Amino acid sequence: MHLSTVSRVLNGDQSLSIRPETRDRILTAAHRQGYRPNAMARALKRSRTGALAMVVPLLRNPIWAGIQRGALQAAVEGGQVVMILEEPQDDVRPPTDYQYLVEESRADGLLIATSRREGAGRHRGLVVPHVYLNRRGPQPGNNVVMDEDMAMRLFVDHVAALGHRRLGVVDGFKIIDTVHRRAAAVRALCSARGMSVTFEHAEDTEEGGYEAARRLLQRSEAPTAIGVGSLTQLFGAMMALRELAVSVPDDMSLVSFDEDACLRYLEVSVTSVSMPLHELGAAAVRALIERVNGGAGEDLLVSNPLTLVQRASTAAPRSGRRLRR
Amino acid sequence: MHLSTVSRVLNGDQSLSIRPETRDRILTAAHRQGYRPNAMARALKRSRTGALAMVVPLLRNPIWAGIQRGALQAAVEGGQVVMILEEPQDDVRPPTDYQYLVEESRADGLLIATSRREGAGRHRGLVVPHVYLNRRGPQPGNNVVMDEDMAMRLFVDHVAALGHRRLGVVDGFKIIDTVHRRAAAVRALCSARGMSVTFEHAEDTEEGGYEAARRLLQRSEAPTAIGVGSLTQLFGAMMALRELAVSVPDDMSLVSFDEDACLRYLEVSVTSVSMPLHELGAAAVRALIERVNGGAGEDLLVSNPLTLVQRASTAAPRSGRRLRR
DNA sequence: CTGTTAGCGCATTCAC
DNA sequence: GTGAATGCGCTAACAG
Repeated sequence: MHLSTVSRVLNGDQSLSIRPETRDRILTAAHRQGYRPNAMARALKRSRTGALAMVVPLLRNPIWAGIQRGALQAAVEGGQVVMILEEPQDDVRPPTDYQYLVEESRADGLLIATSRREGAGRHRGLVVPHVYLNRRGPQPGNNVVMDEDMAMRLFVDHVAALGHRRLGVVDGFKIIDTVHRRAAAVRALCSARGMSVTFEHAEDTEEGGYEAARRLLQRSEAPTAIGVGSLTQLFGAMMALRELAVSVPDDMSLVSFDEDACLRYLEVSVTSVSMPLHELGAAAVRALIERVNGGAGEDLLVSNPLTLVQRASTAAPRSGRRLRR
Repeated sequence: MHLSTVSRVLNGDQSLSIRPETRDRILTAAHRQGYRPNAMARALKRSRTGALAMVVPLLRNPIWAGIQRGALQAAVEGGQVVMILEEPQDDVRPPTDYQYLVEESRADGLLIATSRREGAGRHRGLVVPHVYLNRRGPQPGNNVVMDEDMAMRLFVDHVAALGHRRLGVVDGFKIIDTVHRRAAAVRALCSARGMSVTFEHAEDTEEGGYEAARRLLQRSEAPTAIGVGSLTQLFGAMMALRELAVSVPDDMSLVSFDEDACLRYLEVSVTSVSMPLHELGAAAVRALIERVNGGAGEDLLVSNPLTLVQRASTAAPRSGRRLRR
């Protein structure tokens, strides 16, 4: 009984008929000695590393926790290790800059979760197995995104049902793919319902949210309900409302497009749209594994579970003049 | 001119005297063909992967952004790749559960940033190169932590200078190493200054912060200044203050032990202690690289830059009865 | 100073 | 059904 037999047993080779006792002897011996197959050597032989690389923007945005967690879980189920690379926001690089990970065979495929849309023309496109996560890449076929359309529908329908007709949206710049899709969706929804909508795009920081909300509030025809693209911007927006003495929800309804536990604890607990972050991460990893295995690709739209978390920041628009305080 | 020569040129072998033109020819050819050394094969030969694994708790706490960023930068400078593994809070595992990464040679060493202190006795200790980051491991020699003592000194001195004598602290459970060290530091500082201090330990969630703050406020001799261990707990604590109509800073001074941009934008902008997160991450990676190279180890205390960010949530304790609102 | 060669640890093809 | 042999891509120790 020798080397190769051991290898086969350890890899669970089906076409191997071995005496169960021998099999057991091998397994227990391996376990007892704490045998670990060398991933490098195995990778070299199989030309598969068993690792996936995920590139995410280095953000404080809590959505990444949910996404990463889903991805991690799916990876474990698929027998893969995930390495996460965080890209500083002040040093944004094209996705091709991460191909080296596959080319050097440190990973089998790439999960690209950087948020910026590339100019579809100039971009050469990745030549290694990959999936764009929460954004679309230059070509169709490798994109796994959430149903921002549905999310915006929840937002618009909620405030419309309360009686609002003039909406405002504070969000990041349109170069961010999710922002782009959300804006298009809101525009279409409002137009279909005969509602008006005003967008203010700004940096995804507290300061950006603050400035954008101020601009929105100082318009001649200010909206009566505002959606805010991220938790970060929300903090800024709430300060703007406070400064201008606009009370929520009496003078203004407020909805966050990021769900987070802290929303319940703010000065006014904030209604939000909760996205399927966990499912997004998991779906992307599964899609990538499929591509690494040579499977073809289809774009994926993750829609479940997508819900509105109703809290205290939304109400009917003020009709009379009941000034609180 | 053959294979090994190429290898040597590409690895920048000094002891190689070659005609510059040949050298150039090799380099340009390699570049033109997009040659990438196969990291697996190289690792196999050198028995060094060039990768470090960092295990962090899957928290929304923004401190990890700073730490990871510092670590990443130091890693790039050291020619290493960092793979980040996130450990779900609901599935806490001992550090030894991650040794397989080194044993399978997926990584050369481990950065352990999970927060829980192990029972020093039972724990076998890691047998692979490693560094504990922002916490202490079972033995001295491999720990890189921040100067929580100094941080607490900034907090206590700040409120003491404002005239506070009764302090409160809302923090996580003492099984978290940083919490343990902070508590010890505050106790010593207060005792030395003849001040009293009350601790409330709770889950590191908004809910936990809320409950702990309530308990603190309902004591017969409530403190006049409170320090809060994390941003998450801070949200809860602020809700408790709001509900009990305790105004900040008039009735209560408030300090966060996490610094974050959003603090400036809260209903009352919150004073905080800013920790050297970036430096911590970088120092830990450098320390780990040293250990991977066989170097001995010393515990490291990262103290710079450590500052108090003064905002509007701290003031002298109320003496008279000036009730604002 | 440069070319040849041996193996890093494993999976797998082939004879047996 | 099982053992021996080959090579994944690279580096380093050798000999030339």
